[in-house]
Formats: sequence, structure tokens, C-alpha cells
Amino acid sequence: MTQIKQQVTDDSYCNVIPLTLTTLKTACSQCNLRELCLPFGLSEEEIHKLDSLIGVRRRIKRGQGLYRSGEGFEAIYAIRSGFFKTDVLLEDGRDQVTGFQMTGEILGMDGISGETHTCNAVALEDSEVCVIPFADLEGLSRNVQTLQRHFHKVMSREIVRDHGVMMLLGTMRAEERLAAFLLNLSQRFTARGYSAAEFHLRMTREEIGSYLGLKLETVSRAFSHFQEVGYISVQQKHIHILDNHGLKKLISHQHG
Amino acid sequence: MTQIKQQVTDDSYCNVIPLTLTTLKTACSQCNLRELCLPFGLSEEEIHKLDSLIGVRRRIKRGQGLYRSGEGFEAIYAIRSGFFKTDVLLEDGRDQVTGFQMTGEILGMDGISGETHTCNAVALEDSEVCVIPFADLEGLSRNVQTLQRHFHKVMSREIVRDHGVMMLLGTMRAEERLAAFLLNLSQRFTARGYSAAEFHLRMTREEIGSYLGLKLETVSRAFSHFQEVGYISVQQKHIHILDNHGLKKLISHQHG
DNA sequence: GTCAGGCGTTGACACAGATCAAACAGCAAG
DNA sequence: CTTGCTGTTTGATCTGTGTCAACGCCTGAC
Repeated sequence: MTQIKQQVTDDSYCNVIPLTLTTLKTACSQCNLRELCLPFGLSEEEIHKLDSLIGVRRRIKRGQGLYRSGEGFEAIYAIRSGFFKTDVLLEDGRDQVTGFQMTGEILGMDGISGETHTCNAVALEDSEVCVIPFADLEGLSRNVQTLQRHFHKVMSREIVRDHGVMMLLGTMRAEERLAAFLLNLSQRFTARGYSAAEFHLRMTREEIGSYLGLKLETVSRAFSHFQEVGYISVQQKHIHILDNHGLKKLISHQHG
Repeated sequence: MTQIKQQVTDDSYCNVIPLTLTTLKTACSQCNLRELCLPFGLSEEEIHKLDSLIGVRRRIKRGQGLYRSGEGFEAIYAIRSGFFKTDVLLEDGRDQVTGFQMTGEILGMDGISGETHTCNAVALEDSEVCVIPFADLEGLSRNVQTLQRHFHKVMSREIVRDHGVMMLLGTMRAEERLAAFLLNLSQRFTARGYSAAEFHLRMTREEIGSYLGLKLETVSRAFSHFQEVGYISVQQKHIHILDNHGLKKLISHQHG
């Protein structure tokens, strides 16, 4: 099973690079994601400086990789559209989804420390990213204090997010984890102008399970149970949150 | 139980600040932790610039807090000596140890994103830290490229470390987690010139359990079992690793 | 259209680790 | 020395989630 999955990833990966490089200039100054992404808080003039830095966009088809563990690190990526997962693979076949990333979020910061990527980033739907050469970003942020500050915040936010996942994996039971996951997605969709109550999951039950430290069957059962008690309605990957408060109560409730 | 613990933390915390501020100048240039800490890779001249930035050291007694969730963020801290844990507390009383930090490591980067600390840092033994005002660090790293690069690596390393913990919590069983934990400690002690095989745990079984997503009884049983099969010998907090390879095999072994 | 294969659901059962409980070791205070 | 408290060990039992298995539903390929 793991073998097959690995193979698929390999194949799809090799096809990506030549197809997805474009010479299209990306202008942060004209991007409506400004408020979510790196340019947040920059002045018009500063954003124009940032424009010059972002050389290319890359299109990634569903199932294809953006970068991959072991690969040399050169750039971070801002998601212009689409949806990604990142995962870590151990030699013995174990793999753990470390995050799901959506529009406006930054990918690739794991690679800075060792100048090598330490996880795989895979598109869960056809996506487009802005390639931000890291050396250039460091250069510009030495001149633009606001950019420097904002980039540090983005990295720090990633650390805080990871602590949240550790809390989830370390102290929550299956249904609490799933509830936390759904509420987190809902909130992030809201921030992007989508419905908070209704959305489409881009990932499989197995990927959710891997992220939450559960087996896919457990995820499926939890979905069914949430539906039974009226918290949500589920049809395949389509989720409708009916009782936001119920889900929240589930999480904050002591289990003892 | 949780109540009591909270109380103790509160009390001890309040006493800290007036006692621990000192005006002693800390010189990175004369610090033998240079190769582990922020100054890594800097030239003599650059290190002298760093000297001017680090205003004070702070002494933290065992059990006292260095900073605490909700508190305003102003500085990060380099551990000069001692041992810390960081933990996150949920309103409902659940708490999760998010990490253990030792000499030469950097604390407080969680606070950058929201300009507020999001976890508590508590000394597990009498410790001393260098206070690095964050605004100053950003200022200097705009001028010293090596410092900027190194600081980014330190933050990124934290992200990678967190992914490792997520892998541990998401895919490993109890004994694998403890084995990974011991090997990680051993490796970090080695890097600091201490014995790889013999060391003293500064944290309780409960704190280990919280970090590893296990109950203290499970941690205790795993220790006992490791001793039975000859991987380690344990006497209270004193650990002696007898079969490093055995522990490694345990982790890389598929569980299925 | 039909067919195949991946994905999701559900059930029965097993087991790792949680929970409850008791006793002990180490250490500080008196 | 005794007392008390915190942390640790160990045992017995319980339970949430994993595992194994069967089946059904989409979706995409042809």
C-alpha cells in the first residue's frame, strides 16, 4: 500500500518542473491576497519592491509535488490558488501529514534550517504558487523593515500552529480532534471570504487521519457520529456545519 | 490536581522578575556556547556587534517561570545554563508540554507572531538566560547578513523539530516514543560535551508523559521494560543507556 | 453506456494504553 | 528520629481506537 503510494508520488513528481515554470510576472501590488500573504502591512512603495522579487509563478496539478524531502532549498512559496498538504515520510514507511495549506499561506519554511527540504508538499487540487527566491527575500527584508517583521511573524505563526497540533495529538480524543480540525478549516475558509458553514474537503479520510493521528476508519466513524447527533451533515467530501457551538463544546469539554 | 499545579506556577512566577534582573553584561565573544547559539558562524567583528545587543542576563530558579502565555513579547532568550520546559495550557485544564530546552538553545520564538507569548517557559533547574531584545535583534540582523541567515535557520529548525514531534505523536506507540525521546536527549547532551550514555533527567515522569502524549504510568512502565530487556538502567532520574542500537531498532521497526 | 479501482462506511473483535488503586522511595521540614 | 509530601512503581481492570473484513458508492476511463 505504502509502496504504491510512494510510486505514484514519484512518477507525478518528475513531470512537474518543465511544465509548470512560467515567465509570467506576478505582481503583489495587484494581488487580492495581499492581506493574507507576505505583503501584509506594506506600503505601496514597499509592495512594488516586492514585485520585483517574485520572479515566476508555478502551476501544480492535483497530485503533483511542489517540492520534496531531501531536495535543495532555494525558495519559499506563496499559494495564489489551490490547496496543498505537507507530509514527512520515515524510512520504515510511516508517514505523517504535517499540515494542510490554502490560498495566501506560505510553504517551504522547513527547508531554511538545513538548506534542504524536510517534507513533501503535494497539491490536493490544481494550484498556483508564487516562487519567492529565499536569498532575495532575505536581501529585501534587510532593507524593508516591515517585510522583515512580517516574515518573522509568518515563521513564528507556523511554530504556534505546530504547538496547536501537538496539543491536539497529545491530549485530545478522536472526536475532539476532528471537531478541532473542522472548526479550524471553517475559520480559515471564512478568512478567505468563503462560507464558514459549508465547504468541500480536498483531502481523503486517510489524509485527515494521518494529520490527526487516527486511522481512516476512526475518522469516518466520527463523521458519521457528528451527523447522527446533528453537528454536521456529510456527503462524501462536502461538509455542512449545522451546530458550530456543539463542536466547540465538544473540544472544551473535559474528558475525565 | 490541575488546579494545584496552576496555583504553584502562579506563586512562583510572581516572585521572579524583581530577583532575576541583573545588569551584568553578557559577552557573546567570550561565551563558549558560541557554536550552538545565535553567534554561530559569525566573524569576530560581528560577534562584537552582537555583544552590544545583549543587555542583561536573568537567573531563573528551579520551578520559576521565564515568561508566560498571554504576556507581551519583547525578547527572545538564549539559555546560558540550565534546563527549561515549555507548555501550553487550555482553559479546560489540559496541558501539553511542547518542548524541553537546554543550554545553547533559544526560547520565546512563539511570541513573535502575535507579539504575545503563547506558551509558558519554566525552569526545571536553576538556570541563566541571555535576554535578547527582539527589536534590537531585528535591527542588527538587517545589517549583519550572517546573523539574519542564522536566526532564520534557528526559527526554521524549531519548525522542523515540531514536525518531528508531530510524527512521534501521530504515528508511534508508547515505547517507540520514549526510545525516540531518550535518543534525542542523548544526542543533544553529546553535542554539549556531556556523556551520550549517562545523564540525569530534569523532568518528572508526568512531564515526559505530557510531552509524549502518554500518562505517567505508561512512561514508568516503559522505563521498567527497557530496563528488563537491557536497553537502559534507570534509577529514579538517572538514566544509563546500555544498548543504543536496541533503542534505535525499536523506533525504525515497523509496527504491523 | 459499462467497468474498474479508489474511497468511504460499517461491523466484529483485539489490544495498547488509560484509569483506578495501593504501596513505596526519596527528600525536606520539624 | 518522625512526619508529610511529591514522585514513582506496579497491579488489576476498563475502554477507545486499531485491525481485519465485507460491502457499497463515486468517479473517471474507455
